[in-house]
Amino acid sequence: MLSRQYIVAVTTWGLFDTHTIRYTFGMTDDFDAFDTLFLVEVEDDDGAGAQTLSFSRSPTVLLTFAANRFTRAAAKTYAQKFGIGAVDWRMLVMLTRKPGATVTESANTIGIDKGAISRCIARLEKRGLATKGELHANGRSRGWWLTAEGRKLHGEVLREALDRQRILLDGYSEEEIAQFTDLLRRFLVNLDALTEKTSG
Amino acid sequence: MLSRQYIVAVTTWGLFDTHTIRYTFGMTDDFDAFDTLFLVEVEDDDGAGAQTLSFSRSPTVLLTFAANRFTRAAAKTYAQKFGIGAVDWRMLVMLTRKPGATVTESANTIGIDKGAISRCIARLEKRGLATKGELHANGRSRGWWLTAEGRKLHGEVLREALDRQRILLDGYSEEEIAQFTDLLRRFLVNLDALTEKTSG
DNA sequence: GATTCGATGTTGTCACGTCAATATATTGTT
DNA sequence: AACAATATATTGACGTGACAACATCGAATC
Repeated sequence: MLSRQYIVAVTTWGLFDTHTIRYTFGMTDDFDAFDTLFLVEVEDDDGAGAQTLSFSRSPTVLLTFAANRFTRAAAKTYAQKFGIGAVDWRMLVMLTRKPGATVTESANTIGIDKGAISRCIARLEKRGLATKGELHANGRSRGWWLTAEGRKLHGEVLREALDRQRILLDGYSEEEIAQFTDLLRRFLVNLDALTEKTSG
Repeated sequence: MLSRQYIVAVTTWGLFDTHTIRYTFGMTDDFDAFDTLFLVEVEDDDGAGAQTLSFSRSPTVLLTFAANRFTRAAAKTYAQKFGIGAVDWRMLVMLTRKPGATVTESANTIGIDKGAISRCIARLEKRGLATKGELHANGRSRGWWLTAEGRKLHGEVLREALDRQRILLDGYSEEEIAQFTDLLRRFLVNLDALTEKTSG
């Protein structure tokens, strides 16, 4: 049966609290079996029952929670140790991966707004970490490259990033890491489908 | 061998582009075998080689990317359809799960700043979605409850959230979903260890 | 009983990402 | 040749979360 998969861990940060929560493996409302996997039944004060998202069993909830905490902690560390933000770091990786990338290319790849990239690259240039190339034939876009100093900083932050990732993946087998990336990649593909459906 | 796990998908949004990228399964720098799993070797313009984070193989990169896109898309939809933000929605879930929760409780559970929660709950009250209870014995904290209208909105958004999640988990078996949540939960536990180590 | 301390919530400030508007140059159209 | 359409980057306005400072109240200490 499925229920054994859903042992609830009680940790220090409260997401997995079990007070007043009973899990519903039977049907109470008109949710179907699939949706029921992610619901909890809660007992209202006046005895009325209600169903809502389970934090600990919904991948989307866990995903956003994990990513937020990870980004926040990383941003803090990078700011303290290297004086750069989370986007700056991703941009260093971007320009290492694709020297000569443009603003739009970077925005699409990193997945944040081109306005933010524009400001980010201006910061990097001001700090002497990146330099611009000649204008392209289209007269508007241009490539960007890391300077020697930019490459040096990239190397330093990379060490830190790998150290952090090593801690975060502690206890994961290589196979589990491969599963993790596979699951996340498929999630991203599905996200594409979702946004197309919504915006189209 | 591992390499078969790391087939690179080429999608529309460019994260998995393979131009100028060759994967390094051998050692070139002084990174150890574990770190090498997450690195790509890129060819610089002047022929010099450099290593950097692989977007498509690093769980942390994929995680933040997926979560950012998910949150953004969800926030947009919720704002358009229901006039609430992403945090408002989480707060609706919170107050359904734990009627009478306080600001600090909610902040810890949802994982965002108590200041943001304070403003969020003020918004909800102003819109008639939540009401406050009496002050607790400590004279500062108080519980918060959803109004009938708040519960109604919660139900509507829940349908939408489940619909979206169904699309996002399309193609996942039940076992894979359980694996996904398990991997994410362990990631969160490791995050606890990391932040304790850093801030302590 | 006065003072200190801890817990909780609120508010101000800052950083940053999103969206929309704008600027500018190229390409295509008539 | 003039004009419209397109692509790209920049800039301003806005919303929101993080962090810190502050306010407030009960409890503990002396």
